Amino acid sequence: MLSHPVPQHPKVDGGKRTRQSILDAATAVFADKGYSGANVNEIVAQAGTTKPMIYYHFGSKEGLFSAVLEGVYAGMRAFETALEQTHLPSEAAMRRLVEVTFDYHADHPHWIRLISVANIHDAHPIMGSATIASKNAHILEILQDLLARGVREGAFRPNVDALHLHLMIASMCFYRVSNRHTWKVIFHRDLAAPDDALRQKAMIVDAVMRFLKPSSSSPAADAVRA
Amino acid sequence: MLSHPVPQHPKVDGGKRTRQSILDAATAVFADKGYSGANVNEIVAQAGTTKPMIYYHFGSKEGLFSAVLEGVYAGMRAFETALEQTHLPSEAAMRRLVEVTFDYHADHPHWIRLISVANIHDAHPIMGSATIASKNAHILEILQDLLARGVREGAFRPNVDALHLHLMIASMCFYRVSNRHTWKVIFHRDLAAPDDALRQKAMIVDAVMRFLKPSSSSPAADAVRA
Amino acid sequence: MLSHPVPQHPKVDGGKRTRQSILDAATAVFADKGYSGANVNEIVAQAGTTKPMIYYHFGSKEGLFSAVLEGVYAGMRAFETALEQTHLPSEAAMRRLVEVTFDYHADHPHWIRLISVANIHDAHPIMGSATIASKNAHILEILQDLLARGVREGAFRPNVDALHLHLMIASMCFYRVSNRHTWKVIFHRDLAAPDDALRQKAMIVDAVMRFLKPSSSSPAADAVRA
Amino acid sequence: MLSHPVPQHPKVDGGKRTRQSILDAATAVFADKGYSGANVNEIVAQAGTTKPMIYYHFGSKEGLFSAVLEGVYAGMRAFETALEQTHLPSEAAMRRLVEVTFDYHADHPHWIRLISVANIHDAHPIMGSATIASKNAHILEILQDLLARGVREGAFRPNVDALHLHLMIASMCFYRVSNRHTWKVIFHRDLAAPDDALRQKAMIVDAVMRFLKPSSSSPAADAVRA
DNA sequence: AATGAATGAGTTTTCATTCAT
DNA sequence: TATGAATGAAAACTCATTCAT
Repeated sequence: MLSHPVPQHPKVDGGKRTRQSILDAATAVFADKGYSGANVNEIVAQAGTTKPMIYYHFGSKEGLFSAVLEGVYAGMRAFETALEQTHLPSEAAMRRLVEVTFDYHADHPHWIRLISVANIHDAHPIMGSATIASKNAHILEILQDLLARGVREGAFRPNVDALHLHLMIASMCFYRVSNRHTWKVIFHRDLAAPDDALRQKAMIVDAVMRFLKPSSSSPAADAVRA
Repeated sequence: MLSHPVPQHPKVDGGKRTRQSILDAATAVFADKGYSGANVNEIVAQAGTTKPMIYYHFGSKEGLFSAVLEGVYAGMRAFETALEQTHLPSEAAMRRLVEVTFDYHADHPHWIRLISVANIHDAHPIMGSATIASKNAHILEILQDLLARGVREGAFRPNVDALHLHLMIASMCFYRVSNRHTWKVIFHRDLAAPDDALRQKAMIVDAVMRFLKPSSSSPAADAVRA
Repeated sequence: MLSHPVPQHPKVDGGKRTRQSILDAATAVFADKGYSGANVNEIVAQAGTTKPMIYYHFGSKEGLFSAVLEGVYAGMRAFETALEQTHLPSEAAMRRLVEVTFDYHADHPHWIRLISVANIHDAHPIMGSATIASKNAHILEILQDLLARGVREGAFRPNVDALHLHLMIASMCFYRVSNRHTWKVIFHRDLAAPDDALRQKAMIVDAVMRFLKPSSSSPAADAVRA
Repeated sequence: MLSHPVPQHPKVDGGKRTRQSILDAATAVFADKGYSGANVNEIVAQAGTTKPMIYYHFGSKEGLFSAVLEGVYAGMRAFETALEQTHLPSEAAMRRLVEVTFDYHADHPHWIRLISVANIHDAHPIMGSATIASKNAHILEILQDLLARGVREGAFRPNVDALHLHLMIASMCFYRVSNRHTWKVIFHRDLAAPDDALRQKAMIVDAVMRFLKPSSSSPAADAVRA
């Protein structure tokens, strides 16, 4: 299923290939079955190695899950860094930011499931990892800067909380992927269907832009802030 | 822990009390530990009964989970039915609908987790249940009616997809609860903190109202629909 | 599967219909799954009644199995009584006896399996039943009489042990049914195939008649007896 | 109870000792209690190992039973190979073959019970094993050769089906062991009693030899073949 | 004579983890 | 680094049996 190269010289890379193949397999299995549902045997089978390797490299099942999550958030960091688009006007930049965020979520259902799994377990297994907790709030700075620039350019209204804006964007991009299965059962409509997904993306961009647009008629939101 | 009356005459009610106590305990445990993480022993201990009763009443662990989810969705149906507020003007009615939806999600974290769990398992365990798949789309009719009325009253713009509107509302109300734990780790801010929650609610209502408001300057969304 | 009449007035026959339907179902299930493999639930489901009825009528699973076996041996007694054919010449009578025995076994695979089951469990469950142990050796008297008559008529040689003759006949009639499944796997030939079965029957009759025929050249068997 | 050497260096043989000890214990327990009646706990206790080892080495209880049966049939193959006695005249060779077959069955009641158990379960658990289904029909070739030789030597009549001859021999050798317990209950005579067993052996040899002897007066059997 | 619900002990099976090599 | 085999605890599930009605 996963396509990593067959280890021809297994002992020549200091075990890094083994480590990575475990990580890949674990990402797939944890995403598929949840934390408790994931089975160490299945992971090593898919990784083409043996159980003790997990304990050698990650200490425990929980350590492995933690490492998997770290990979997810490392990917997020990388992605978010690429969000900075200072060369575009603020409105276009924001539009672009939402679209890219949408695509990123749509393209990484595995990671979304892993984050859901972490939340179901109260995120306990990640807490151990200092790496994740640190510098992962970069997106907030980006939004703050972009909001400020937009206000200066007269494109956005002031007093919008960057965290709330992120919450709004992330909610809509995440939920449509994370809750896809129950929606299909209940509403008989697949949120991932390509044409509908396009319309959702437009809707989300539209909602965000309308939310940010300065308006004389609706100072309510500003009042909330104060 | 759970507060149902102590069964003084255990066999006098046709087994319904046992069944219900299992259901209550299972709701709590599945929400707390996920599907695989939930332990049948813990459930029966909490329910004050014995393991075979689970299999007698629900057939299997999966059957029990399915019954638990049915309870969740039955609660949702009940809640959504109460959303109809035809006596209010459409704008006030929508505002109220969003607020009530927000509160409902905030007040039922257990149910939100159960739905997350179902999604992690591809919603397979629910598919068996015809009860859930049917008549759970009532919210769409309500939104459709309200949207139509709003358009007639000149309060909303036309051509808004009820399903997309529901997606927008549900996303924001759900995500802030479902992903609360990872957010706390990453952003060091508790989305459930009462004062912040209030501001989120206002933000969400605001976002929805702005999204629906008719505007001559932004007919883009309508174009998407066509 | 079993076709007993639907009980229209369940409580009008002193429970005999229930008792019999349990017996029928148990015969089928014990034959199919063995003693331990048979499941009380399956039996009552097939019998269209409820578990306590087994305990009311038969005391225990073992008591039920014992009753089932009693039925088997009662059937055998009835069958063997019909074997007496004093009106035929001894040779024709013996030929007929073997043929009828063959057919009886071929037609009652259930009973053969039940007897196998009893043997696997060292026949313990039957021992309790005095009914079976008694008067079931009737076949030996019949064979003894027929052998004696044959010797008088010059058709059979003397000094043949009736029990050994019965062993010979029963072995061949029983084994081909009891071991049919392993034979099919090993020899790729179905002993129950109608045309082959006919040839087996002729072979068995032939073997028995040759065994009994007086012969000057082979007094070996007589010597063994002495 | 079982006598295999105490494992002094348990992990030094690649797990083969554990595997074999499980196999030995399982052979005994399955023979004693049947398939469903056999208890995995008892097997591992007798084998001096732990439950997971069964699943590690054999996959399941059924896989273990299948392996046990394979052992039985492997033993049979070995035994049957030793049946070829080309140095003896055909008559003496046949006599010897029957006697050895008789002794083999008498000496291995465990294996006979296991085969009975397999038949009660429709031989399903063996079907998976290609090993058993193949090359186990060696006995038929031996009988065919011996029959042909006997015909050439004028000792046997022609047109005897080797499979039917095997059926005859196997029936009598098997049944007296497999059905010993019910016979004891019904006829109050132990077929395994040494002196009676000797007389049974002579009887069976006699019956087979008489069945095979050429005879002008009884061409009936030949006709059946045609 | 019959039932639905309940029980307690036991069943097979699985799991994460570790040992010896 | 890597492996096959082993372990102990616990998992889900089953069973024959009985209670209250």
